[in-house]
Amino acid sequence: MPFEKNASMGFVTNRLARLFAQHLHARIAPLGLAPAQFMTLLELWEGDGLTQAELTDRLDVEQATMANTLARMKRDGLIERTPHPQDRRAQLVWLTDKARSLEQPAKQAAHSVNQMALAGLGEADAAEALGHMNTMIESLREKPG
Amino acid sequence: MPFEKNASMGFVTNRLARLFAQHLHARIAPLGLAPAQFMTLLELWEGDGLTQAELTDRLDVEQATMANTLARMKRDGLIERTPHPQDRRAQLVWLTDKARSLEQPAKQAAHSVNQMALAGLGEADAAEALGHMNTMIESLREKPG
DNA sequence: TATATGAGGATAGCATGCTATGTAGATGGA
DNA sequence: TCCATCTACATAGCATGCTATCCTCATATA
Repeated sequence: MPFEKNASMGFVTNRLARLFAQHLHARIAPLGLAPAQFMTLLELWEGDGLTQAELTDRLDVEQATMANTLARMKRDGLIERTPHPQDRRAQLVWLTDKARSLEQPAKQAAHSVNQMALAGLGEADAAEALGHMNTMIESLREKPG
Repeated sequence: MPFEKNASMGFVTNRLARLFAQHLHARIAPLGLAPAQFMTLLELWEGDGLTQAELTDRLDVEQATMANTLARMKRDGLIERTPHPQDRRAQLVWLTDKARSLEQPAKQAAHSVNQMALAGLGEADAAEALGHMNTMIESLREKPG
């Protein structure tokens, strides 16, 4: 067969993603954060008052996934939601003080995981890898499903 | 802040892994397979009669994850389990004819997803990306947790 | 041999993600 | 104005993964 799992980009990507998630989880769990919550906060720290739909677009997850993540974040006191002033279907998502206070430590945690992963690569290698991965993302985004 | 999510290796890896999983899922679902089942079959097609512990080692997932995946595979008629002849705690995992018949079409599906992802890269680029990703995997494996 | 420790598995509980649906409000015509 | 269609969210159901426990059997050691 022409299929060698250790040379399969999909297989290797899955393994690497799980390792990243495990390390990130270990470092932000003490802050009371989970990985998807952190990812969502990255967007909100840039500016809150967004709708669920806007967050869904920017983070490239499905609407249902974001709905559940936001529900857990509200439960955990990281966000509040207010009615949208022009659209009664929508709500705006706002950061709590607690969530604001976590920006620096959480970003530091994520940064250190990235540094750990990149320890064996030079800066040029890292940029190269990132570039290739973004190329693959573009290729796979073209024809969804 | 020193953190730009679009330049974060962890962020990009997560996005790429989800895209791979979505495409693979779409292509093997018609065969009655899910991604983790396919990954497990890749090992078993090389030779069955393995214990859960051996599969856990080779695929780098946690024991509980493999236990659940094997339970679903048995439910779906992909594997059978027999008592280990020397160790009453363990069981051996065997492929069913159904699972054997899926080897070629499933590998072809996975291969085509990889090809699609690599469409924008030359062979040298792909090898380079794979190499860098394996380097990162090694770095993250060193200090678990 | 008796006991402590280890190894193989199963199960519970939870977070992420996805697809598929359902509901209510918004909107653009006929 | 009325209706078809769209859009914003919520919910259900399921697969993966992980950590934490628990049980049983295997093994090494006192």
